[in-house]
Amino acid sequence: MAELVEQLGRCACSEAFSAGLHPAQWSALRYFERANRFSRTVSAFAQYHGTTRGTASQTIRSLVQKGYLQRLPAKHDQRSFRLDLTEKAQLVLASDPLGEFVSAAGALPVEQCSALVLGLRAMLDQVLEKRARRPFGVCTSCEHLGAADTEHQEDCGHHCRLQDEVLGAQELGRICVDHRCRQGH
Amino acid sequence: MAELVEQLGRCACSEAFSAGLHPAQWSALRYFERANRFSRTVSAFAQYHGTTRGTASQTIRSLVQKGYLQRLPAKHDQRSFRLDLTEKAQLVLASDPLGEFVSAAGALPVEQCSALVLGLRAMLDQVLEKRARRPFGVCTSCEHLGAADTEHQEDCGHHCRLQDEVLGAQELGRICVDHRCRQGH
DNA sequence: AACATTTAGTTTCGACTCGCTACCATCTTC
DNA sequence: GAAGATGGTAGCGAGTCGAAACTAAATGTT
Repeated sequence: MAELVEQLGRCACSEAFSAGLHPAQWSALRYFERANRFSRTVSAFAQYHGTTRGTASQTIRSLVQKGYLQRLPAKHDQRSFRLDLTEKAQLVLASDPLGEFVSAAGALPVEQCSALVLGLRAMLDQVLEKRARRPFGVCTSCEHLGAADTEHQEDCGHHCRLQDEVLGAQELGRICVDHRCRQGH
Repeated sequence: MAELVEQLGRCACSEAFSAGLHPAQWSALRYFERANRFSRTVSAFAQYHGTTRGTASQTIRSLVQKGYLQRLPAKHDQRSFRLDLTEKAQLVLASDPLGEFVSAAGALPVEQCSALVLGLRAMLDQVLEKRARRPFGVCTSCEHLGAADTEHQEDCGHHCRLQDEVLGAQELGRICVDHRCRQGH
């Protein structure tokens, strides 16, 4: 069991040296691909990645220098930046070496695959809890999500009470630092 | 799916900074704990770890300096060394942070746990194959393993035809660089 | 026996990661 | 408006990574 996780983890990391990118850099690109606009910051990534802001800052700096991330000043905070993927990053993510794992899992019988996903999820949750970290969730299951104010007649229909901003339909599936589980999961 | 492996892999690596040891160093200690005496060498570890002999050499050097590994001259090859764990290493391995994963998996329902192990194994095998690497197996399933020569009346009862040496009972479960799968798995 | 090739291991290089500490600048809170 | 929290950066030392160049010993070939 331990060896399996160890080996698998190492594999996931070692192939991550391809394309001139390092494991932490791949990890960051994947994060910024999946995070919503409120969570595409240095601090949020550091939290997700379980590292310090200092380390995260360096990782992101090199990605900006290489042209994979774009820094935009944040709306309401002069200290902060929002980091967006560039087209170059989208391209390189399309050939993510981690895809091998997905296709390997896909080759399994359907029921075995879903058992695998369940088991992984459960194991990850346990370990994260032990380290006082939580997995970032998506807006759909967040207690901050409310129906849009009907007076404004918003057609997209969703709204984050924490940020007090309207969310597009494609944003609901993105992960967020501020995610809080809604009652009843 | 991809996120799960990614997160899990990162967790396994990041906690590996405890006890003043780095991820690659933990990885090495775990390897030398599980490898048989023919496989406790720099080259074998490099192969297992999927890295170069140069890198492996550095990792091992620092472990020797810190007193976790012991260098013994190899029997039949003047170029080679055998690396054995010291007591200090045994102690630190007893509190391996990867144990968290094992206990997390143990907390799952039995059938879900075995499904997880099967799934992981299958996924790992697929990925290793894609990278032209193979998982090291143990003597029990190796085609080099033969019953001991009855003329010598060996009581331990097992013998490696490749090394032409007798194996103790506790050695049969150790992993080996030279492992070759016997027919019929 | 002499030469060539392979193998085991080391060293050095440059780019990078990691956690850490110290450090600004800019919000919040009182 | 002062005190504290928060977002981000800079520098340090140890370590990893692959790659390349190198020694020395073992093995193969003529």
